[in-house]
Amino acid sequence: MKIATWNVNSLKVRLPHLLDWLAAEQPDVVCLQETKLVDEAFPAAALADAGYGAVYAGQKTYTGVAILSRSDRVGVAGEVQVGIPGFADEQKRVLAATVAGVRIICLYIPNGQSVDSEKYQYKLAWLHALQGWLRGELATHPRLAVLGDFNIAPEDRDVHDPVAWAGQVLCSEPEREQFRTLLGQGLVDAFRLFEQPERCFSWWDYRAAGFRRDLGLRIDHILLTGELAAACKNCRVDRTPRTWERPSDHAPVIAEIAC
DNA sequence: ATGGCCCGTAGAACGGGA
Repeated sequence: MKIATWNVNSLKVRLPHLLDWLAAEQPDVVCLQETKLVDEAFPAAALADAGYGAVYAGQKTYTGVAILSRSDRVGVAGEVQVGIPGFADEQKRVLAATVAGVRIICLYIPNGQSVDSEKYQYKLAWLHALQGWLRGELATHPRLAVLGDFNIAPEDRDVHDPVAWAGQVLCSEPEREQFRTLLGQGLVDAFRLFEQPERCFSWWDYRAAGFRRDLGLRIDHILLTGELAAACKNCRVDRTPRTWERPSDHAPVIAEIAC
């Protein structure tokens, strides 16, 4: 099973890129973030034509998540859950579904803006709620994958300039501690299961020619339970769509699991 | 050259992203 995550930064604008990329990579499951579309506007027909079923939870202008699955290989997503139970939130940042016996959790973790902002406090409260819910999900789903835009660079090696970013949002210690807590719950960072080149990032700022100069962060992740990690064959960032005209500022991350 | 963009909602700038 080939699973992937991609923050598309507007599915309306990026649909041609997504369709081209699906045709090239043929993933079985894709988690999308920042669709920025209400459900009525979701391009379900175009994706169905491409061979993908979809479940989605959208919000006007901001956020929005979706899980695509290749109908002919892994079938339809079931047991769909929107949001974190018990955590009231108008923003659409969480979508969970079961695909071919694997529990898929698609996350768009809040950005946090800056460490002295109210949005940062919301991010930390949100992460706390996530941990509590995941504890139960992990207890009932030994085959579980968490994919998404985490808006956290877990370690200095995930940052192009760790000194400049030290203590800043996306890199601050409380955020990194939350990431380590996820690992402590038994989840594994699929990317770090394998030897990787230095300076591997998944996001580059549109400003300052960030991509051309490779000034990036690795903030998009795939976390796997032990059972799935043991079957994971590879994990990589696909920089290709970031080179296309009018790209998302994020690149997809892909993992292959022998199941 | 230490700043540089992009998207949605607008129907001009502005909030938000990271």
